Amino acid sequence: MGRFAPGARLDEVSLAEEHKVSRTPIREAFHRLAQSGLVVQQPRRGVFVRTASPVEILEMFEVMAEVEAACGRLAARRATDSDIAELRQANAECQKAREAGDVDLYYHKNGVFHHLLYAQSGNRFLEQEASRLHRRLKPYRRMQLFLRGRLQQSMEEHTAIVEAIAAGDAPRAADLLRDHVAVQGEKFHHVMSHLPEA
Amino acid sequence: MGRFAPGARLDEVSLAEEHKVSRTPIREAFHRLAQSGLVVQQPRRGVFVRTASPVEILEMFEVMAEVEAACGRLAARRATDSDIAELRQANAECQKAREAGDVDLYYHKNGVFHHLLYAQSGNRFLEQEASRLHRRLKPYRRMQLFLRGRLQQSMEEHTAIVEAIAAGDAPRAADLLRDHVAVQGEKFHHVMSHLPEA
DNA sequence: GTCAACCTTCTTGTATACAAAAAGTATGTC
DNA sequence: GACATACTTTTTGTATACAAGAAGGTTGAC
Repeated sequence: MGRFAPGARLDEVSLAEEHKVSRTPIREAFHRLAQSGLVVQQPRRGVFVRTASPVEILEMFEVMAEVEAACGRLAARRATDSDIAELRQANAECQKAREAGDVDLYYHKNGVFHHLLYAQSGNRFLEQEASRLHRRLKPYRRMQLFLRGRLQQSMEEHTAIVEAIAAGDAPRAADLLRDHVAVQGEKFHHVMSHLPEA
Repeated sequence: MGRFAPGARLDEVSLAEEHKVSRTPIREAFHRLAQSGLVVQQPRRGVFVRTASPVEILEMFEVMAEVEAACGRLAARRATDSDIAELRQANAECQKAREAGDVDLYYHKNGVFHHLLYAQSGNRFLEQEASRLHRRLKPYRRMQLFLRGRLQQSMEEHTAIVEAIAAGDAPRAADLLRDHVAVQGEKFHHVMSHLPEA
């Protein structure tokens, strides 16, 4: 994980030797990686670890915002009382992590909260797609948590989202979630633009 | 296309012989098919053409509705005058196909219209995801076109969508598109429930 | 007669060998 | 000296051979 620099070419034979297997399983693994978008395959050129440009990442955040909004919209209509209790519980755990100042724990509990939401959409397919996107954006979601005040802000957004779902207010849940994720994209943009040139 | 019944097992060797190639390219093709969701791979068992249950298909329609709504929302904010002209043109072609009573042509022109919309979201990633979903739902979108009055209704929905985008009314474009696709899911459900048991 | 265990066969997963294509290098010509 | 062309090398794509696992059938015991 993170062993290879973005844009680096992955050599089939050396990886095969290193893992003591033939090229075949390596190639199959490459296909799976290409599928999940971590690498790109160029015909007759080889596979390269994806250099997700900032534009692409922002686009992905934009889509994630809409997907999570969809989850919220459906969850607001379908969540049972025990679902909402679970959501409140997950949010409380986020709060505890924030109070402890533990960014790593918050990051983890935040993931739990969001996945719970995906599941509560009551749509398995949507849940899968949302999880897939979430995983791809994971590293970028993390970096913006270190911005001053972001944890507190994120928490407040969560709380408002839970209440909208509890109230069965589908459009509001959708709007809040869209904004919640869109903000993450903006924060990412902010972090990127203040980084030294690569 | 449609050569194999849902749930049928695809044999590597016979397909390899038939296409005069070795098993390797067949296996790679299977991976791609599994990726796009047309087949499922069971370890040591083989690949089976996906028997998408009605529930799964309805879930996919629900997601498609949200994804297209997202495209519409963004397109309403980003479409240029020439984009809108293109959209009107594509819609006019649908109208012509409908007037000619050519369901196949309508089906095709309808696809063009929707793909145009995906592109006009101005988000390449969203465009790809929407296209991917569109392809998976293709066969199911088609069958509901044969319902009486559906072509006319679909056309009217298209026209309203174009006007909302032209007016830059993002929420309205999103809502109209969500409904437009959701109706397709409902129609599919309708067709399914009136089919003899398999 | 039925159930269980073993064996055979069929099929996928992996390894390796070979072919084809692309990139880099060297040589020859202008 | 520079550019183009041909050759070499490197790397992917494909074929085939082999191994391992799963399914089904057969045989034996209770």
